[in-house]
Amino acid sequence: MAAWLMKSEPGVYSIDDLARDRTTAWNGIRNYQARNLLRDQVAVGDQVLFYHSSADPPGVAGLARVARAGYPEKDPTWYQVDLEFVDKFARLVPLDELKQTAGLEQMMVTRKGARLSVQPVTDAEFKIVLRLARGGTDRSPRRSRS
DNA sequence: GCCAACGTTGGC
DNA sequence: GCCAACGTTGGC
Repeated sequence: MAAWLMKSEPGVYSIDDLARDRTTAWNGIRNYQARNLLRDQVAVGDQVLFYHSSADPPGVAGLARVARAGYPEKDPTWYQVDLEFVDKFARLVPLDELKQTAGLEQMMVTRKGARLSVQPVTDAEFKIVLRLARGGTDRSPRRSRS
């Protein structure tokens, strides 16, 4: 099963909107490379890191799942998928932190000029992001109280 | 098919 | 709001 990172501007559609709606058609993507991924690669059940772009700070806000694979928009040049809400992270994992995390150096979103709004995410990267979402920034051992 | 002009994305 | 990094368009 594949994993993806999909971008959304929270001012337009946020993880909270997805939590409320439960499912949504993720559309409006006007880029051929992204279109091809939506049409040919993204499959039902794939996991999705829901990313807030043009936000302060930008970062991964939660988890979604692909509920329907690629199907044409009204203008059939372009494709959309349906997303189903899975989880809102207890804390947003900021882009800045992704950039500083070992193992995410190759992740597309951490690389300069990566504007693609659907990005493939490796299994290892996916797990690391989940760990960050759960564990917070402090990965040093918990100091025991005396 | 080249490439300049223009438009968009998105971090900062 | 700025602008770097792309992507697309269209004249030639």
